[in-house]
Order: sequence, then C-alpha cells, then structure tokens
Amino acid sequence: MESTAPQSPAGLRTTPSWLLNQTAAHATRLLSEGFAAHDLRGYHYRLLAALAEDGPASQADLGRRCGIDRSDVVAAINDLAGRGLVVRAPDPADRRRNVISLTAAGADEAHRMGDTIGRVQDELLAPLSTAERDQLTRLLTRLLQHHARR
Amino acid sequence: MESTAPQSPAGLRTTPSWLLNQTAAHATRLLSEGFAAHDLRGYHYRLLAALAEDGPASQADLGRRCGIDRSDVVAAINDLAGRGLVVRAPDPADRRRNVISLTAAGADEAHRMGDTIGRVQDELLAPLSTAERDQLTRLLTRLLQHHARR
DNA sequence: GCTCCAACGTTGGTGAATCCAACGTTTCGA
DNA sequence: TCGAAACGTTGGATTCACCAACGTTGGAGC
Repeated sequence: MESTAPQSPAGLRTTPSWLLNQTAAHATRLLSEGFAAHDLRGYHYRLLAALAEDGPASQADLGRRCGIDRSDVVAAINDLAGRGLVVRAPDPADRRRNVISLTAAGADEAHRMGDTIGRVQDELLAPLSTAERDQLTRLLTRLLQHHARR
Repeated sequence: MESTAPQSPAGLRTTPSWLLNQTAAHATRLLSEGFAAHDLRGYHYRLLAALAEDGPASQADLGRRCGIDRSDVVAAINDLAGRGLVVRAPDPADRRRNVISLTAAGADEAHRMGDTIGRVQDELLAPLSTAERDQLTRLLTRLLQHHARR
C-alpha cells in the first residue's frame, strides 16, 4: 500500500483500450509540446496538414478529412486566417461553400510543422525497431479502417 | 474537391501519432457508450478497476496508479463515495492520507463494468486476429513503459 | 416552375479529460 | 528542531469532441 511501486502489473493496464488511451495521451502530450513551439494546437495542425496534402477544400470537406466537427472547423479556420496562414474565399461555383487555401506563409508553417511532428514520431516510437513501427502502423490502420464507418 | 471520397490516402493519416490518436478516439467513444450504461465516466471506471485489482489505497496512490491528477481524484472519489461504491476513511497510520476502499456495491459495479469493458475490447479489436491483438498489446505496452518515466 | 430536402457555414453551448497553482495540514529527514 | 516533502482540497484553464439550431443556398422530384 506504499507509493514505492507504481509498476505492479494488473488487469486494467493490460486492456487494449487502456493501452491505446494511455499511449495516445503520451503522444498528445508530446505533440502539444511540438505545437506550442509553433503557437498552434492540434486542430490547426490537422487542417494545415490536410490543406498541404490535398489542396484547397471547403470547410465541411476539411472537417471530414480531419475528423473535426464543422463548428470546430469554423473557429480553427478563423484563427488560421487571422494569422495569415490560410485564406477563406467564397466558392463561386457553390455559394454555400467557402474555399480554404493555404497562403505561402501557411505552406511554410505546414512544412515546418511537419518537421516538428516527424521528430515527435521518432521520440514517441523510440523503443521500437523500424519493422515494429511498420507493424504498429499497419495494425492501427486496420483498426481505423474498420471503425471508419460513421 | 468533392465530398464523395473521404478515403484518399495521405501523409497526415499515416503518421503514428495520428493513427494512435484517432484509434484512441474511437476507443474512447466505444468506452463512453459502455460507461453510460453504468452512469459512470472514465475516471470512475479507472479508479474502481484499480481498487478491485490492487486493493485499498490512498488518493495520491490511486492517482499515480491510474494516471489521474490528485485534484481530479478528489472529485471522482466524491462521486463514487456519494453513490456508495467506495468509502473514504482517514488513515490512522498517516493522518495526511485517506484510505479509499471498495464497498460490496463498488466491487459488484467494478465486476459488471469489467464485463462491459471486455465486450468493448472485442468490438474495438474486431478486425484483428488473436495473434495480432497480442502483438498490438505488446507494442503498446513497450511504448508505454518507455514513456512511463515522468 | 415550385416544393422539399440536403448541405453549408455559423453561433452557442455541453461535457470529458488533462493539467496547474495555491493553500493548510501532516510527516519525515537532515 | 526545522525545513522540505507529501497529502487532500479548492479553483481555475485548456483542449478536444459533440450537438442543436438558424438562415442561406443547391439540387432532385413532381
């Protein structure tokens, strides 16, 4: 009952959902530190990365790509636009939509952020070999695909 | 630029941290549904499970075991105590501490919750074979151990 | 053409999970 | 004995995730 041994193996800490959540929590913490260096948050990075990878898109499309709710996309895009990293322009072909595009500064920031994130991956996966990292990636990808139906 | 294909493969969605976070998000959602059936939340379950597995403990110890901040343990234990699932008693050997113990009702609830969580694991890992589930568990466990130094 | 429904952007709000600072009390080591 | 450390507690902050509602716009069916 003393505080000396926090590493007693038990059932809770062997459930996949516990492992996933705790590992994800560590990942989130590492990512947050990386984000802080750019004065951005997770939503900002996801949106910038999606724009850098797949090009301009409507807000609703961005939300679907990034797994972010439409209403949260609004606020995040407001931030990014306010900092000159993206531009919000009405879609002439569909007046319901806004077309969000990266500015040059936004593309730069996305690139720099990508470097930061890459270093975080290395730190996160430090104890795993290259083959193990691939294995983990494959397993998680399959889980994600299976649950992607929403 | 249309909304028909949300499954375009791209870099963001192949980073381990993205996969971990998204998978964890699905796990959290599935768990939340399970918790809701018991009218509990994640913190409650973690504390009950830790008590059921390792026996009574001080609040600070529980926090370390479960990865929950001391101040959040207070509120969660308040809830659990208010519902008669745990008892909070001063530690006669150390008057700074409270000893938290499961009641009979709390042990029952922990057991039932364990069943629910077990079903959630199955749903979460549905696409994986037994060997793959073990593999995932091992990889995540190693990651967690590596980052456990705080 | 007109009607109805769907999609869009937006506002506002809710909740869970995480974390931090500070405080008074109690314990323990130097 | 004295100061540092641990404990429980209060209060607050942030991030992520989700939902309901509204007015506007587009499209499909009649």
